[in-house]
Amino acid sequence: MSSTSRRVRTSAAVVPADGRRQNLSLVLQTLRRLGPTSRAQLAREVGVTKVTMSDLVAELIGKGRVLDVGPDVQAGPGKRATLVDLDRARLLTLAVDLSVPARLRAAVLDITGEVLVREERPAAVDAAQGRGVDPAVVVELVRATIARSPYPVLGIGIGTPGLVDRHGTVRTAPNLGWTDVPLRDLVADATGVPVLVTNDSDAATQAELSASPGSEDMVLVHVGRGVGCGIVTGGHRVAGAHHAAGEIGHVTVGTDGGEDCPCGKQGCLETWLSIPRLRAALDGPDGRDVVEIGGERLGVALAPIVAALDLSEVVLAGPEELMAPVLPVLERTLSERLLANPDFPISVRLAASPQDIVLRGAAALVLWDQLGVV
Amino acid sequence: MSSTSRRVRTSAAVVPADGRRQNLSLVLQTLRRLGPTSRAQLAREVGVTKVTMSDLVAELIGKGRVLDVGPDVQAGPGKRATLVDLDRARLLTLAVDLSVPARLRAAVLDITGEVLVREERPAAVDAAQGRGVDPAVVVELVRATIARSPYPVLGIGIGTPGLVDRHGTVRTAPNLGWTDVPLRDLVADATGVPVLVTNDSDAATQAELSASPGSEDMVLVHVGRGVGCGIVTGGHRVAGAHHAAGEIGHVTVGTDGGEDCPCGKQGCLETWLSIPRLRAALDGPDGRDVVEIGGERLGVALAPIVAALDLSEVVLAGPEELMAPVLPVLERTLSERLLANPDFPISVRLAASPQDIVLRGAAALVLWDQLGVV
DNA sequence: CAGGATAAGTTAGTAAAGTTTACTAACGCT
DNA sequence: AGCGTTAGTAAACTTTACTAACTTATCCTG
Repeated sequence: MSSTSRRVRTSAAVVPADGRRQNLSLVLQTLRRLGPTSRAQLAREVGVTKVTMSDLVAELIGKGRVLDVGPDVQAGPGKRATLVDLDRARLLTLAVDLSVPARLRAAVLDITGEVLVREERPAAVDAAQGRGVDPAVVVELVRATIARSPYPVLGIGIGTPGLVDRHGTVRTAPNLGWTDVPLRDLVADATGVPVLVTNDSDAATQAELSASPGSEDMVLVHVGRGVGCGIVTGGHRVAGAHHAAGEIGHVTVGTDGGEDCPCGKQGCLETWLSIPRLRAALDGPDGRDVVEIGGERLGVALAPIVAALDLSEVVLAGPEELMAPVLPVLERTLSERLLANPDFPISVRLAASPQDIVLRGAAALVLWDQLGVV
Repeated sequence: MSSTSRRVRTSAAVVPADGRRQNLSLVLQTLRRLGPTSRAQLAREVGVTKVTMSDLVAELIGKGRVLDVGPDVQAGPGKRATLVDLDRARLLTLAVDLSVPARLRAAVLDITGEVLVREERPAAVDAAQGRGVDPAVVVELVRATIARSPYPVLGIGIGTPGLVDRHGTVRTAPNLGWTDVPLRDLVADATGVPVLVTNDSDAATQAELSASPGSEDMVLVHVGRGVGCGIVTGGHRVAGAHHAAGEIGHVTVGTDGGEDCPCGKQGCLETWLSIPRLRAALDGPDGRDVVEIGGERLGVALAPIVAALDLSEVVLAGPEELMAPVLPVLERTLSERLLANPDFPISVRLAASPQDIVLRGAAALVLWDQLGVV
């Protein structure tokens, strides 16, 4: 997972040090889940002895990841515990959200996902003139934000629309007017900090996964200018054969035609459902119909996915005032098209906190990469 | 994966012994891939030192998994290698295929998937009279097959239609007339050998995955009395939130109605495509139409799945004479409904060797469980 | 209020797993 | 015969986590 891992995944011998690294991550994860905790308690949670845990904690304190926060106030029989906790003030990440080109956003977040510093830059895209967003604007935005961070950041996470390969290069992002922009290297060279670039829907999915760790099998649909989704099975995000999982915007939906799509086909999901379409319609007289049809088509597209992957949750992310009316339609369509199992109802809901969802997801990805913290 | 793993996945400390176990598995996997190999070569492949590899191999020889097969015939500068290999004669598994109730089948397979011993039992299902297949028939079949095995088997793998929970209990299998049959325990108690029970589509998927390890992101559609599928992302089979992944037979396909389905809905995939339907039609005058429509609807259902998961392969498994005509229709439908990426064409093909696919998959699952060999 | 019970955390020593270093054995080529 | 090369083994060391035993600190009971 770490960008510094030595070997490929499929065929990798395991040395004791690899186990150690995982155990250190487990300590951090557990601290994140429990807050200030004693070494003895951590040992029980993680499943190692007190001795080993003392050693693990000592290493983490040495690395500046964990702090001794003094004796426990709680009393009981036995010696009072000395609590340790993540060094929350210093475990900062820089997250960038490029999903709205008109408002490129960056923020410094702490380990709980709270935003400490915000920056924004407007960027005009004029596709007609072939002018895309200047990547230099992103680099400047990152620089300005990092300068205002109270402490150095662990890493930089960037959520961008479009397709991103595993080297952090944005292969194609029509909304930004980008083709083969080596964003990771650009930002890493400018800052000297580890950089992670992902699709914005993927980042949003990670945000939801971090916020509700119970969602081990879900799909998050991210409605914006287009429609994308992120899929989690068994607690892991699906990447896809070409790092292009989640690109459902241009799948034909239904067997009864549909509008022409710029992609050249007919009846693509994006012709049925998108923010511009919803927003325009809600002002007009056909609002109800557009919402009805959009939600229904989304359900038609999602039903085979939910069934094939046996997902337990469907999450809608996007502007709340537009997504809320779509939700009941989606829910109804799914229940109509799927074999109902009364023991395992499918939860259909809005994203827990849609604002800053891409920022929080990008930050979570950095934490995962750098600390192994979910 | 292993039924004997001690801890849950999300929170498990790693001790050196866990690494050792993985490394032993890696040696077996590498031997399976390369055939007879020297210790030095194995060390390079796996990524440990020659010393460690000698130790690993010694342990595997001690356990009867690996054999010393004598000096290499190949010559070159330097000392001649002494090759070791899997003890292929003794690494046997027993596989059972219950997907065709009229022909319950069992076989003993070696590590290459070759069948050494076969047994069959007919079983009548009379749903109208509420009589299902007697599980005792399966137990007897297993006993008879095991008696003919030249060596003790490592384990027993069973592929069954219907839903299987993680305790190896068949929750519901209409085709067998089963509800909550604790198949794993029944067979394990009768034989004293480790037993693994999975859905037949899952087994078929594993067979395909083992046969072509490059297929890390694929869906295998298994057409039989009903339609099921198995999905692989990142080289791992998707299990689903309730171990029910792949159940796509009763998803409504299309937005233009369809036939009534026994499940109570309309236009389920199984009403468009199934073996009985295809077979009946091929004898009549409407053959072409039924194939056309069935393949098309399958493509309609699969398109969102392929797009959302960024799959690179779609595999059709089932009776070859029925699947072959469906294939081109499926391929065309998918290409019509998906955004084509010329760099990454989607491969649509028939299963590599459809005969015995469930048997081979069940055997592969046992190998994975017992040896960590894919 | 002394003494026991209980829990947290440390110290000392051990077992397991892998590495480095150095060696022997065996082979082809000149 | 000697040189370079490769396979495999032996011994010593490092890392990691474990067990056993101890100290310290606290609560509770008689």
